[in-house]
Amino acid sequence: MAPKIKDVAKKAGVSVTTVSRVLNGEKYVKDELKLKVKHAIDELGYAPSHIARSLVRKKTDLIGVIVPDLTSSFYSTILSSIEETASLNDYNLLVCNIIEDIDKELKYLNVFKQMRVDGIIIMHEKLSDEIRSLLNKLEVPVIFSSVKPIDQKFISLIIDDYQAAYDATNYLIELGHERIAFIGGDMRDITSGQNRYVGYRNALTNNHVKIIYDYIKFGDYKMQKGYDLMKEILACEPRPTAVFAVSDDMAVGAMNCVHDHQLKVPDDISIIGFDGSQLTELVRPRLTSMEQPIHEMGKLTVETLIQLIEDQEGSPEEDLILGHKLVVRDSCKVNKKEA
Amino acid sequence: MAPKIKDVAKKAGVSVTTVSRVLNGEKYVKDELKLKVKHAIDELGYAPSHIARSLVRKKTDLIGVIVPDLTSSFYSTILSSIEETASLNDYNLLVCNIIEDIDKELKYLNVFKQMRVDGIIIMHEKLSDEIRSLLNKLEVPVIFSSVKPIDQKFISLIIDDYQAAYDATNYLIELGHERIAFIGGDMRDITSGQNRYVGYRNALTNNHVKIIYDYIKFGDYKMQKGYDLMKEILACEPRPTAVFAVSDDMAVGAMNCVHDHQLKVPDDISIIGFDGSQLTELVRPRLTSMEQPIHEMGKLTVETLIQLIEDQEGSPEEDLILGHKLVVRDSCKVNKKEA
DNA sequence: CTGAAAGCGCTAACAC
DNA sequence: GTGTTAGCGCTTTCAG
Repeated sequence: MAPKIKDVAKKAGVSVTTVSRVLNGEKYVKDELKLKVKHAIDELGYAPSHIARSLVRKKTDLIGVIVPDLTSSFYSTILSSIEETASLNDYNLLVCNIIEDIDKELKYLNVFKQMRVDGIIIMHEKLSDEIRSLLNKLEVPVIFSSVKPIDQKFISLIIDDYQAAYDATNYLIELGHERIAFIGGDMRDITSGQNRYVGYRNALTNNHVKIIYDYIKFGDYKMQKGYDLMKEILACEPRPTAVFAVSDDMAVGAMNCVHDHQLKVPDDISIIGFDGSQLTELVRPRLTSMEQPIHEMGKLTVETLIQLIEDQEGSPEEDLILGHKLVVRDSCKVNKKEA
Repeated sequence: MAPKIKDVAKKAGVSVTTVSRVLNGEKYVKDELKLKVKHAIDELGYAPSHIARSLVRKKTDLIGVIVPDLTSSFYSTILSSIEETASLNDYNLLVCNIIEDIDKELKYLNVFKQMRVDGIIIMHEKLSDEIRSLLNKLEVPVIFSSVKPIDQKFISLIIDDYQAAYDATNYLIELGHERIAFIGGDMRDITSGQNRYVGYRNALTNNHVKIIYDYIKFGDYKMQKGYDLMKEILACEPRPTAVFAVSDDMAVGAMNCVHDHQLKVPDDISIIGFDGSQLTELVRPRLTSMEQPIHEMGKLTVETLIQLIEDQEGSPEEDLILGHKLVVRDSCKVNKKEA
C-alpha cells in the first residue's frame, strides 16, 4: 500500500541505490538526480520504512525505558527530560511503566530484546534474580538513572545519596532541632533506602543528637505512605520538632497529615523533603527539599547511554555522581529551644 | 551476534519453518519436535527479531502517543492508564512529549509513519494545517483522547465538556455564589477552551447570575497561569466569592495565590477545579473538582484504537462520550449572603 | 505434519 | 557518479 523505495526509483527514473543515497544524505549524487528523487518522494508521500532499515543496519534508534511510576512527580519529570534529550538525538522511546510488577518488567525486558532496542534505561533498583540474569545476557548497553543497584556491572547516574541525606539532616540540626524524625524509603533499595538512612543516622550521631527509634519509619516514597507514617510519628510523646522525608511525595503526605491534625508546618513541625520535584513549589507552605538535578540527570542519562551505544571514545566506564543542592523554602524553621 | 531462527533450527535439527511454527503457536507440529525446538531456544537464549517479523507481517504492535506535557498530573495519569492497557494487549508505546512544539510534533508524526506504527493516540487539539494534512494522508487509525479537534474525521474519546463546565458552575451557584470568576483554557481549543467557557456562561445566564467580564480570564491549563490569573482576579473590586478553573493545575495555582494573599480557601473564596487529577487529594484544602474518568478514558482509548487497528466488527465509528462527575472535597463552601 | 524457497523494504558491497 | 545484487531475520505459500 504505502509507497516503497522501488516506487520512488521508478518515478524518478533512477535506481533504488540512488534513492537510498539521497535518503541518507550521501554526497556522490548529481544535483539533478537528487532533485528528481526529492520530487518523486514528495509526490508519492514516501516515508522510508524504519523497520526495513533497522533490519539491515542492525540499529533501531530505539531506547527502552523502565519507569517505576509514571504518575510520580519525580519520575514524570525525569522522563520528560529523557524524552527531550532522546528526541534531540533522534532516538525514540519505548516506555514501560512497572508498578512493582516483576512479571511486567520481565515481559518488557524481553520485548526490548525482541525489538532490538539500542539501549535501556532503568530507574529502579529492586532487581530480581531473573531480571539480573536477563540483563547480563543482553548485548546492549544498560544504564541506571537515579539509582545504583548493588552488584551490577552497569553504569549509574546518581547523586551522593548518603551525603545528601546527611546534609539534609544536618540542616535541621543547624536550625536547632534535636528531635528529628525520619520517613525513609525501602531498605531493600541501596541508593534511596539504605544510603539515605545511614546519612540521616550519621548526621545525628556526629552531632551528638540522640537517635530515637520511634521516630524512624520506612515506606515506599509515595504520598499516602508519607501520610500514614506521619500519623504514627505524631502519636509519639514527645513529638519530634522536625521530619526528614526521603521523597517529596512522602514529605507532602506528611505535611498533609500535620495539617489534618490541626498542626502547622513549620510552626509546630519542620519538614524537609528530597528530590526537588515540582511538588515543592505546588504546596503551601512551599517545601524545603534536598534536590537532585532532575533535568540534568535525565539529559546526562540519555547522552551517556548514546555514547555507550555509539561506542564513542571517552564513553565513561564509571558511575556519574551529580551534585545535590539544598533548596530552602518555607517548610522548615528555627527550633525555639524549650526553657 | 544474537542467535537467529536459523541457529535454532540447526540446533534442533529441524527447518526454520518448524521453528517459526512453534514460535507462533501453530498446531501442526509434533510434540516431540516442539520440545526439541523449545530446548534449542532456551539454550541459545534466542529471542525472535520483532523487526524482521514486523517487516513481513506488516504490523509492528506499536502505538504512537503524542502527549502535550508529561509533567502535568492529568496527562501523566492518563498516559499511565494507556500504557497499562496497551501492555495488557501486547502493544508497545512510542511516546512523544510535545510542549507546544509544532516542529517536534511534525517530526514525531513522521517518525511514527516511518516506524509504521499500527495506530496513533493524540491528546491535544491545536492541530496545525501541516499536521492535519499529514494525519489525513496517514493510513493508520488515529484516535483523540480527552479532546476533539474541530473538523476531523477521527474518533475522539471525551466527556461532555460543555455540560461538565455547566454543572461545575451550577454547583457554585447552588452554594449561593453570585460573583463567580472563571479561569479558562485556551480559546483556540474547542473542547477544553470554548466548550467549558460556554458551559460556564450558560450556567450563569440560565440562573440569572450577572456575567462580569473582569472575572473572566483565559490561560493554558498550567499551575503558574492559574496563579497569575488569580492575582488579577483578586485585584477586582468587589472580589468574587468563587472561582471555577478549567484544570486542577490552574485551580491549585489559584489556591496558592489566594493563600499567598493571606486569604483562605474556602472561607474567603471557594475554588472548584476540573479533571480529577491526583492533585485534588494532594493539596490542602483538598480540591473539589469536576472529574473526568481519567483511568477509564485511557483504557478505552487504547481498546478502541486496537479495535480499529484490528478492524474488528463493531469498531465504533463515532465519538465516545464518557460521564463526568462532581467530586466534592473541601475547597468550596456555602456563600453567606451579605446583609 | 514438515521443508524449500520466495519475498517483506531497505542498505551496502561491488562492479561499471 | 550510478546501478546490480546479495542479504538483514523472519513468515508464508506451496509441495511433499
